Amino acid sequence: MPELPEVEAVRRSLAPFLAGTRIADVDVRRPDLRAPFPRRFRARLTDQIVISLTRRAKYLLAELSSNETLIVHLGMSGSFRIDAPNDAVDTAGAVDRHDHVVFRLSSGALITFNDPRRFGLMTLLTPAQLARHPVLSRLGPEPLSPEFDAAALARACRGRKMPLKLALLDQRIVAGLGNIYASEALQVARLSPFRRASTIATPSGAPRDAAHRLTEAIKSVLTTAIDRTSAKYRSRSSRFRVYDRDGEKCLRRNCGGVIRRRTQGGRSTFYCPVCQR
DNA sequence: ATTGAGACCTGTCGGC
DNA sequence: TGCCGACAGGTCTCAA
Repeated sequence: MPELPEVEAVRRSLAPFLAGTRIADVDVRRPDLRAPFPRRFRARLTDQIVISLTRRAKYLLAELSSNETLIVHLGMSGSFRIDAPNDAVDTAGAVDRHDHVVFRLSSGALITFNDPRRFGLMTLLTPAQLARHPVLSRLGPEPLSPEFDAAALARACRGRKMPLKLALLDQRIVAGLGNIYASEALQVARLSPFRRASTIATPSGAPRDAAHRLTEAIKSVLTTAIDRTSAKYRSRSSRFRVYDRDGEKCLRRNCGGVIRRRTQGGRSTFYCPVCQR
């Protein structure tokens, strides 16, 4: 499920339990998620100290004392559950059908990875593998970093014929947006999801006004979502301006449009046909 | 090189 | 109640 804000919320909830803590043991309850676990997965994790837990795009990165990095992607349905050391013994570590990996920490805490759809990913990379990783090394800028600005976005969209919304979902252009916040950012920026990505840049790749609006919209939508998102990112209720609001009135003042839903790249796009051009 | 379609896997929801 | 199709917040691969 998670996009950048939800992954960031997961990171913040896990970091206090993981940072500086030793992994006493790992229970790997199946051979794979989206991809097989790496060889000697359990052995390479056991007795490692977690130096830090960071996030890049929608990936969590746990730096280990061995110098390897544990990479975790939550896919569509991945989540972590924390059983603190003082939790009741009879509930701590209770196993659900979709509990795939259980980390037992030296503190006594249990961190359980649950993922019904198994689109998630867990792997271990050496520093060299991390630097040359075909996906991670090609990720676009973090949308909340200073490097992500209108110039960078326009440059990345220059000459792109794909619809703007699909460009926002391309993690090489900007890293961490998913289907919800791509739609949301386009609404805030008053831009149509269907216009070609190239139209936010001049032919030479300089930012047009649309690129400025879109960059600011992406930053504000994500920042707001992070502030609001807790470890439970389940509720899809009325926090959105267009997402899942098919048929409802556009929230923009004096717009009067009705939110519509259309399929792009096999996924639902929500937008206001009146104010998004 | 870029773009779109289909695949991966399970759960849930609405309609009949 | 049961069955069936549509859909779900993400990537990856393949082929045009």
